[in-house]
Amino acid sequence: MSMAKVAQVIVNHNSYFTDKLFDYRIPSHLEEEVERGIRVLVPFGAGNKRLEAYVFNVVSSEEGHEGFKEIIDTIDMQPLLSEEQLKLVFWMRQKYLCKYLDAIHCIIPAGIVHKEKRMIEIIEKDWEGKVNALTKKQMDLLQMIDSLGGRATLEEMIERHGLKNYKTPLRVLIDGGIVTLHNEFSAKVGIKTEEYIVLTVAEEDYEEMFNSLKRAPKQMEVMSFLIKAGEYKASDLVKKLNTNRNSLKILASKEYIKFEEREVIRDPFQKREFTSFPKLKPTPEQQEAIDRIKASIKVSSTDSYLIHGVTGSGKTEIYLQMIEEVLAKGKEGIVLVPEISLTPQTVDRFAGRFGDCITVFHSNLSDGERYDAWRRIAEGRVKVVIGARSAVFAPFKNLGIIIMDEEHEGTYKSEQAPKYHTLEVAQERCNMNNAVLLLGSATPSVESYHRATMGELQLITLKNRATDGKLPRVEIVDMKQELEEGNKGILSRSLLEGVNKALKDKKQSMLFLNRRGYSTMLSCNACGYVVKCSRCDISMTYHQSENTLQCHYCGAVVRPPSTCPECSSSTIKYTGAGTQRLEDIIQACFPEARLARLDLDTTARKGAHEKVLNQFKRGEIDILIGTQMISKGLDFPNVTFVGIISVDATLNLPDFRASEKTFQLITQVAGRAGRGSDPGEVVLQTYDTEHFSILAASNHDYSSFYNEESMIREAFVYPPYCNLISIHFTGPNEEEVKNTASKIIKMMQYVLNAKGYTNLQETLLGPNEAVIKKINKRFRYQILIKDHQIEYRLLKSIIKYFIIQHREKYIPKTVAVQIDANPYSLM
DNA sequence: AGCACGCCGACT
DNA sequence: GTCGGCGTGCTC
Repeated sequence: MSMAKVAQVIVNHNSYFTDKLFDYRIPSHLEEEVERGIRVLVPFGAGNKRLEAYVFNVVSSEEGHEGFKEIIDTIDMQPLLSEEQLKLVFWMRQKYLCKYLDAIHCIIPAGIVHKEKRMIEIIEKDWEGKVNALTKKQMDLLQMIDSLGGRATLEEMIERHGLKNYKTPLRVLIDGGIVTLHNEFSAKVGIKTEEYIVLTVAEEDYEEMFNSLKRAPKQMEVMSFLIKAGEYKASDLVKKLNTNRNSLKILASKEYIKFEEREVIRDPFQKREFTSFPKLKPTPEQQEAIDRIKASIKVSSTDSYLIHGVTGSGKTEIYLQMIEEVLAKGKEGIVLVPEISLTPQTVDRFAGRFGDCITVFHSNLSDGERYDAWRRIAEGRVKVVIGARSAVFAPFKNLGIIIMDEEHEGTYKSEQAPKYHTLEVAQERCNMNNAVLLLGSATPSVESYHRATMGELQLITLKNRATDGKLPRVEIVDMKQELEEGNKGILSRSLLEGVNKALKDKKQSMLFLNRRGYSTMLSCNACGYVVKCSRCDISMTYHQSENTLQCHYCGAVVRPPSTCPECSSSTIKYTGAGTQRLEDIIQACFPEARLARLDLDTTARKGAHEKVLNQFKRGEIDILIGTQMISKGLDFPNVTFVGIISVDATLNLPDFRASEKTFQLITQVAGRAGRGSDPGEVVLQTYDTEHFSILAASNHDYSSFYNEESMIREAFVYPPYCNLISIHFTGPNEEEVKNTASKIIKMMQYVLNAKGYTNLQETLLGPNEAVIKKINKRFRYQILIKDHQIEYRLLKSIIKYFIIQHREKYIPKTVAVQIDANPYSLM
């Protein structure tokens, strides 16, 4: 028996079968270097493929380590994952039933991860002399390698040169000593560096130096320049003084100067100019909020606040002053926004106030940009991060506050594994760091508001707009009645009148329609046939500009049929309007008006979105038509009229959040009106004039919405009155998908019965067809689990047992399973 | 997930 | 003997 140091690591090999800690012996020469949080290189599997691994523990082992393999080398000098981040990995894995690696990949940006390549090299130079002994397959293989310079990666040969069926011939060649196969490792994204020249000669030696350089005018020139400049970028210096690298090298050899590699920061902010955004004098309401939260920051207490402030109440100014307070304490802050590209104004304000010490972080950054931003944060070179949900993982070491703007937004829930909710991660990080959590919304989520009523969040209410403006008046137009009175169009008379009045007053209007494209669908009048996507179970949307039908789920594009494919009748018609058609209609009604449209189709190009918003801001556009995109965070004082074409589609979604989403949508869109000195006017068209969400939103009455909705959630057992877990099964074979889901639910039933739970009708629901039954040729079935009567942790551990730990026994390979703890939507 | 390994059948 | 297909089992 001998003592040994053993590292417990997570290997970078993304599968459920390898999702556990592996033990590796630490060779004695690495004992000093291997510590928690660094990455190491380990041999893995039968082929001892070299893999990157994350060290989660270092332990002393008395026995049992004889069979362990040894760590090959270390990758990092310092821990890449801090103690907090290691804890967060465990927490996420537990909370979201995901793999260690899923959590790690959230925390460490893509691009920092190394990738291994398999390199084949010809070592028998005289292979052509052995041709007779080789088969055709082996010859082909050798020729391919030879044509690539005698050295090539297997990956390249497979991908670019169509290599296949190579295993047996390759093995023969290796065994025969003609080629070798080994693994090479290369960093995907390195740090970009630039070469600098730094002065090293001491001041008292200047005279001596200049004497020695009397006969070297070029070098003399360099030195006198550097004495003034101190240091300079090598390539620029060569250009500027019209010299060459050689004279620099000579100077370096004389130790008058030295070369230094400096890291280049690729900052996407660098190219943009920000006008400074001065501190505003808070209103009494704002001041009270500021004082309350400041008190928590002062004593570093883990307090959580929910600011419920009407649209335009100046939440951003509160955020800004809180960040200022945190910075003054020497701490760091994270500002989360739902979608960075949709909230340019918020970003500008933070950048305008805090300038250099702020950086943006979101998933649209290139690998290089993200890597740089991440390092700058980790090294403490920036103090504030503003970004979309991934920014919640910003690797600050001294976190003082996390601010979440528009806390209710669905984009805060990740749609890929791990399906984390940014709010839950933020709360966890604040708890670990004694940091303040600050949520803000004009329409808090039912969950958050419920937590506030339970005292888990401290509620701050802002009732007034900061600029003295009043909330807009909302007129509900009954579209049933409009039809009865002979108006068959999609626009009511009130709405047209509103636009007209704004135009006459030289004011601006915004029209909201939650559907892009031209028509919502193409259907047959004779037989009722609706054109659906052949890959997805969803009707296709007509796009007039390209005369195509498009599937908004898989992106499929087809030509619209001229006759019905079912009954050959030619009575095919387009029903329902999208933003494209709305644009046409409005232009026809107001030929003089300047229009712009903002939706996924018009903003596909980079920068297009900002361009339209800037034009609108400058008053070059009278009427802005758009989807969701125009509902958030925009502040244009000249907008007096907002028209909401319809919210009925959202209201009628088969989802427990439909009412909540509708309330939020109306409030947010309506909130764009009347933000300046002139009062705002909103027209809301609907067929469901009596719905409580619509009534409450039109009266700007959050609490009556909340009371009603919360009662319904309690009665039907939905969050916040239970935890939900949804499990999605998808696969190309419908029967197989359905049967797998049934089998899993029966197994769960069996286990729960054995534990004494018999009444499971309210707990295990399904399997049901998903609301959209087929997407991209894959059928979708769903199981829903509520923890109403049964402990959440027990349910989770059962799910984990069947779907993760013993997956291969219960789930066929063609069926994919997705687990979502507390899903945002059930669709 | 990869990957090795082993077994089998087809072909030369 | 060589080649390719396919099922199985393992990863410290």
